[in-house]
Amino acid sequence: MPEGHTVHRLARTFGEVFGGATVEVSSPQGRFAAGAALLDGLVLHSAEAVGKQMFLGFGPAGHVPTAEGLADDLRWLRVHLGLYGSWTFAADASTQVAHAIGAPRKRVGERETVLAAAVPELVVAPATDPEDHEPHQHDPDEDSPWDPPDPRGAVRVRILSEHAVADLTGPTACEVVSPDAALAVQRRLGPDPLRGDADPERFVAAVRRSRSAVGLLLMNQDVVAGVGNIYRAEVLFRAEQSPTTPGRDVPAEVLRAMWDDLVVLMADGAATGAIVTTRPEDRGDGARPADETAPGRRRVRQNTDAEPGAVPRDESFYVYQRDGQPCRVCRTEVARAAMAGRNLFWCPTCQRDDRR
DNA sequence: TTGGAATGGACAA
DNA sequence: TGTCCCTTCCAAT
Repeated sequence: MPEGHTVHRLARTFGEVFGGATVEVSSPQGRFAAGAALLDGLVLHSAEAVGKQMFLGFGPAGHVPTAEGLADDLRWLRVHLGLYGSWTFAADASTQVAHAIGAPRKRVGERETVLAAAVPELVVAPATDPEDHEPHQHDPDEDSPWDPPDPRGAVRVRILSEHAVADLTGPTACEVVSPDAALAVQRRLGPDPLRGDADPERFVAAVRRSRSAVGLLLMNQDVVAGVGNIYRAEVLFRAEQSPTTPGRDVPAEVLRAMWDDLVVLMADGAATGAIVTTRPEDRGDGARPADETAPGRRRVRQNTDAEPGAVPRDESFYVYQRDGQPCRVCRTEVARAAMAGRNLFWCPTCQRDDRR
């Protein structure tokens, strides 16, 4: 899934590519026809990410929103990608935009590729699926309007400007909401590590007053917004915390450190488009020497070259989907178990529950 | 061709 | 806790 970092990246992309532009909004699939009609012909004034939800603010041309954030004089499109939602972009030669952002697809390792119609050699991954990209031939000398590609699959919403198009498939939520409703959603959510206005103490307090397992609380969007199954597993490993420890038994200073870690990890994910939580010295096949396994390892920026795919996926995580493989730090087999219907991964040694 | 699984969540009991 | 929904992709038939 698109965890919070993906949604922030999307909001940024929408602001850059469609901000200030008059757009045609339609629903090729038909299920969102009524909502699309409410937005068609308006200007995209704002794109906000709150946890895993994205809000696109529309209004008339020339309008200046009264406030930062979810301004009360815009009409908002609320989108939650859920487990498989995805946005696919295409643009003319004047606009550079990531090809697709959203649910990961196994075979297409690099979902985010530059799709510039005038530079077809930049279009990546034809080897796996030549039908997937089909760049439109476009002669830069010719002054004809750009011709957007046909929608692929069940496209719930299409947003089309003069220079770019964005297609939404498979969202869990997609609706036009009032400013009040948008703000109500934001108020219900816990603090979002990727938002500058977030209050970490709300997170600490919410965990500390609960008897639920900390591994459950991290997935609860009312406790912390934007964390999903990967960040949950990885941040617990990096904090050397057992997922089953009741929230009230996790020391506040440990929770503050976990928050700070989430801020670093998720900002890195938002910048590069890929989740990488392994420290460079823990990558590769081998374990590192035993004397380096002490707690208190320094925190470093993860994706040092800031390039999506710079770290191969099989070296990106400590425990997520590594069950049965040796822990990168202590060589214990990584464990897996279902927790509230989702797979949980952890190292039984590094994340031992010391209370018993 | 079919059927799990996938980085999610709403709702019922 | 379980069930359902949204869509895509790939491994297993």
